Amino acid sequence: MGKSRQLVENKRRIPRQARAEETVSAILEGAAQVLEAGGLAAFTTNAVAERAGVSIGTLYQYYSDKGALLRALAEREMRVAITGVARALHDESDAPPEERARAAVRAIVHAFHGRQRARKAVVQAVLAQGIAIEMVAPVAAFIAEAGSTPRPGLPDLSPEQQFVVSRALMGAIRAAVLEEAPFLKSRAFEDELVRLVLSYVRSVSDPMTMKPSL
Amino acid sequence: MGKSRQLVENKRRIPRQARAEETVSAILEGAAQVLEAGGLAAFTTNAVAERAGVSIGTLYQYYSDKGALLRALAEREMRVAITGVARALHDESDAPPEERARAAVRAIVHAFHGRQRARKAVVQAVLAQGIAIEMVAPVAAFIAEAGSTPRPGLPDLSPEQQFVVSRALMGAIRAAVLEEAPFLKSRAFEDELVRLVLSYVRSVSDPMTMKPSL
Amino acid sequence: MGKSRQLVENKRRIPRQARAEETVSAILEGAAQVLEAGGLAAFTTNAVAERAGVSIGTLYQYYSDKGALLRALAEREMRVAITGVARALHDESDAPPEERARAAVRAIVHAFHGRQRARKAVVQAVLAQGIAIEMVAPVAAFIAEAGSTPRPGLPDLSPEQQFVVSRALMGAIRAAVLEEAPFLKSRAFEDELVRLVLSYVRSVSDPMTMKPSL
Amino acid sequence: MGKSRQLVENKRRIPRQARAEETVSAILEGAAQVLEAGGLAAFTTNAVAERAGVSIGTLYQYYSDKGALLRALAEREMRVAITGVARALHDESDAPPEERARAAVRAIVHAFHGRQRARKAVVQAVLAQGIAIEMVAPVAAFIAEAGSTPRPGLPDLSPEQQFVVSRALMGAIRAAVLEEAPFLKSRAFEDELVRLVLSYVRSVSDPMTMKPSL
DNA sequence: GATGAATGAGTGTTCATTCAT
DNA sequence: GATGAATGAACACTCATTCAT
Repeated sequence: MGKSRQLVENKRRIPRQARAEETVSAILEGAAQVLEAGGLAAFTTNAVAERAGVSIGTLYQYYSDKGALLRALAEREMRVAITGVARALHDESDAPPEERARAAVRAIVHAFHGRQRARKAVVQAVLAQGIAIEMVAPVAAFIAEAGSTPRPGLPDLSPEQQFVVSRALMGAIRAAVLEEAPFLKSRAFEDELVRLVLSYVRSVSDPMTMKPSL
Repeated sequence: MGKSRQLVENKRRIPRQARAEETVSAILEGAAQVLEAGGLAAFTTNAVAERAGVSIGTLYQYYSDKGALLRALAEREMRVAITGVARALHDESDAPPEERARAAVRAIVHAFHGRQRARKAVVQAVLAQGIAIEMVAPVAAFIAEAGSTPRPGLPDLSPEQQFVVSRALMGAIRAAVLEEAPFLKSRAFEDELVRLVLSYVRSVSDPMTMKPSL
Repeated sequence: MGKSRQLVENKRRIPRQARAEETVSAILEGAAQVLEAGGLAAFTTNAVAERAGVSIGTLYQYYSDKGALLRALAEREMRVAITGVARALHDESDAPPEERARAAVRAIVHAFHGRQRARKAVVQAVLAQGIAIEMVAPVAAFIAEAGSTPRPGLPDLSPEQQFVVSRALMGAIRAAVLEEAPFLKSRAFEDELVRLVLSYVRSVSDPMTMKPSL
Repeated sequence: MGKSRQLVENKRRIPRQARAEETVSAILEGAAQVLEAGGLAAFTTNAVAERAGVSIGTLYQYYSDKGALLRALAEREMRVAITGVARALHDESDAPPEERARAAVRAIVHAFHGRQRARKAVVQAVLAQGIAIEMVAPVAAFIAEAGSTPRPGLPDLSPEQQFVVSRALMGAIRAAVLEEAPFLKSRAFEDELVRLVLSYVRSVSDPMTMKPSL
């Protein structure tokens, strides 16, 4: 696997000197901080540059425009989230479905802790552009995987079914984050999310629970 | 109940004359058209005024600022959606749960047809501000109602549970709209949405399906 | 003839109120002054707005961009020049060729006095864009007319010939302006310009002066 | 005569090594290419450096600023043009005036072929600064020389007269280049240019053709 | 000598909002 | 009530130039 595969093209210059590497980090970190502090409205290229302790010119040496910077940030956040879920799933690879589902749910919810505003803004911003789909896809795919990998007791899901579970789960979490629900990290909420996924998946594998017409 | 109860304060002047009523309509319609045509980026107060065939001054006579206009538009869209769902639910008031769920799902999906861009923009814009919660709440409540109203065969849902079903359902639909999923209006998709809601609700009423630990 | 026929499209809004008329004048005058004072390098939209005593926003209400403003200015200058030449020619309509040529030459040279820098900058700027041709055309045509209108003792000129006289004459004057030649307004210079035009035109009508091979 | 006498000061460092010589060439060539490809608007020091395959730092090692680079380029182009005219004149040194005039005219027109955009841009740019005069002077002088060198059948020309012929000729050619006249390289156009010069010069030597008052 | 990362003043342009008519 | 001219803070982005390596 390549050193830093990019999901979407957004860099303008690939840093060759060590100094540049740090600069890029600083810019990204600055972007996250600005977003966290003031939301999307405060996210101006000048503000990011200042927060990053870099000149505005430097920022533009690495990101062709504001959108590219936002996309890069989104990518970074996504990668973190995906990695977290992947690890959780891997750690529970031998556990029963309930455990695995719970682990995944927990990882996702966890990924949306700290820096909520930045995360929120990134999500909004990313949706505001056309990138949503490509960006969200890998995460969604990952989430759906739990149900799609044919395993004992878990059925294959049709595209529509994968879409529905993954988006439903994400939608519930997303709403909890955006609406700043107090129970976001509660056990009760986690339970319900797990229930959502499991009851759905089981309903697919056990036709008895649904009327034929459905 | 007042004729036009407002969910959020956004009007500046309550129109008393017929002409004023038309003006407000024109502005709102202009706003929707601008949004539909050019997305959030094209949504400027000047553009809306022009599209509405009204002077910018007049627009500001009715809406204190851009946000108020957006909120008013969101409210209008919401009202339409809610009304549709209510009607559907009412028409099927004596039908079995499956039928009712399907009717509601269909009404919601239907509400997101036509003017997708405007709807998308409204959603984004509304989220971009702080209004999300108050605005989304009534719709969510309405949706959840199907499961919350104690009926034979359907249990009471806890706040977390109401939250999860309603947001999950909305999340799946929302994603289908935003990602422009081809199956948005397909029967298969509708089936899965119904399954999502019913399987969840049944799982709550039938503790057998879930492990005690969950 | 319309009230203010435009050679090139550059206005954004047609002023309806009296106030607006003045504003447009002020902007154009400000533009000329900035150009005169600091040349093309100083010609920034902000500088023009300030000099015109108008906000930058107002400037953009009338000119879609910097180029449009420059074009409008060029047009105004051109119109003045053309009018001057036309008047001169008209006043001498019954005079012999020498007199008419001299009158035209004098009018053109005169048109390039005062505000030389502004004029210089306008010329440069206009050439820097693609507009040169359409803009210069009417003036050139006008100049060439003296030689093209069949009159007793003056021949018809071919397109190439019209091009050559008009551009040669303009070229000499232009150079005198740009190089800030001290003799720009001298009688001697005027004499030579007249000689240039007349000797050329006569050479065309009197084949004897040129070898057949030429 | 020194190997590379400069018309205007623009170099920062005189290259002594072969490699440096190449570097300077590359930069100049890069500059011409950028100008040709994108006009003056694309002419940025960074673009030139990149096109030349040289780092921006290196460029600044040889040219103190953007203007110096432009001047150097203008100088190079001029030298080429002058050399061409000189050669043509030299080859026809024993020919009659008509032949010599034609040879010179042809050489000048020829010099403005290929790389028209670059040439155009150089002219504009050079004029945009103050350098016009010193730069144009040598060429103009050269052109005027044909008429100023006292020869049998050709008179001495006064400064004004030299100015007028040279600028008129250049003006016509310049206009043909800038306006992209289709007849630029036609025989007919060449004929008229020759006529322009000869008829003027003859008019000076033969007072009969002009009224005393002129 | 060469490199290229970094700089930051400066530019064009937008758009929410006001207020005199 | 309505109009639309005017405002100006704010922004995204460019590019000539420097200097540490």
